[in-house]
Amino acid sequence: MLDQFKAYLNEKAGVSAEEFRKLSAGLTEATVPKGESLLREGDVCHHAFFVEAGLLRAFSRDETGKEHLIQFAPENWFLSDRSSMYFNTPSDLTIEAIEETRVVFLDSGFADRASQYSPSFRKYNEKLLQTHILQLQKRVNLLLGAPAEKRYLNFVNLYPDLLLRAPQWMIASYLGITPESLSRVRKELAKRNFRPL
Amino acid sequence: MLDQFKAYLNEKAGVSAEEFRKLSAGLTEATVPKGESLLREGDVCHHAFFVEAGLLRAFSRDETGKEHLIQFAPENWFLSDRSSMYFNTPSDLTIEAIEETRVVFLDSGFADRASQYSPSFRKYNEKLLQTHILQLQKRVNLLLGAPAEKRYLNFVNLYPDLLLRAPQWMIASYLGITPESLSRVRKELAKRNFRPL
DNA sequence: ATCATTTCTTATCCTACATCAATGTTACTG
DNA sequence: CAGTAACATTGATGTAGGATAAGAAATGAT
Repeated sequence: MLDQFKAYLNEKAGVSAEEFRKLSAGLTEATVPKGESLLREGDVCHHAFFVEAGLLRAFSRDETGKEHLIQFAPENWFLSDRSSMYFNTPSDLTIEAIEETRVVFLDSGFADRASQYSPSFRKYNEKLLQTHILQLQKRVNLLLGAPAEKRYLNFVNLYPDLLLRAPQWMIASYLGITPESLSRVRKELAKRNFRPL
Repeated sequence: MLDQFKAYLNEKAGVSAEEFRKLSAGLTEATVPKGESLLREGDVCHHAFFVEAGLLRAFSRDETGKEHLIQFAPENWFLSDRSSMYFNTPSDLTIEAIEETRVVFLDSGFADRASQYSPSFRKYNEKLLQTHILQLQKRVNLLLGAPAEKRYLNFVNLYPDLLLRAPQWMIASYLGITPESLSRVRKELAKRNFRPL
């Protein structure tokens, strides 16, 4: 129960067993079957999710109904709609399990509470936030101008493991291209001696 | 001296005159002539800038040398490379004055110091951060899939005033299209009875 | 004013990627 | 192990937007 979360916070944030005992009070955990949603478009996001095992995705849908994959979250990642949580507004994201996934539910007050109990957590949480911004910034940069192939290569570097676990149409959606285009990019890369794996 | 900044913090963040006196200690102000840089690609970003009057832009350059406009900052906006500041790493952004601009320099420690002196500031600063993330998220969403025209319309809504002040090639760069394309989009919109202004 | 430079538009052609449609794969499932 | 459903590849064709080039208009320096 919460073992993975505890180990992660200890290793990454330096949260001691004692600190963890306090800050984890009241946290719940659940296993979400493949395909199930943790957050639905239009609902206010009341929790951040920590992935202990499995894989989540967050996506939005545009007017034409097309899905845009905003983020993947494999083991040891946090996922939520920060804006919806913070501003208490309906989310335009859906969060869904790509594989059966074990998650820890972190309610809105969690980060603040935990920050009080544990300075290490406070620091780490701050770092997560800054990293989040950094990632978004980089993504904007790529989307502004980089061609499909470059975006794909960047993705491969960033999430090598996801290549095998996420279906290609989702990866395509993350990159902002069609599955067909992704298939062609991959073919092209293969021809020019490129070995992922 | 710092009048604009003071008024802004009072109105938006509810920072009292007394609080402002304390938190503004040591802040400096400068007027940057049109075309001058406040931060150069490769340098570590040591300040956030508050724009009292004028207009700044932040942009990156890709391998091919093409500029990508990351953000505009007109009056009463903050601009900086958060990641470079936080992680103390060389920035890949350049920050430059589009018009002659009066800015307040906020050093790395400022936000934390000011947060201690003023709880209102602390709250407001947190809100700015969350808003920043929200904006980035929205931008990613647009860039993933929305065609040039829609991006432009979105821009017009978001920054109506900038339409007149920023040259079109910069706006094009912000949208991730060429100035020629932007020109086409505008022509098309004009034909279909669209009146900005 | 005048000339130069920068910005904006327009026109032509071209390329990357989308769309559509068919065919191949896997992988469940009864 | 057939039968279907989900996913991936392939091919043919369309199109938004890029590249290039040239002129118009604005801006600015002398």
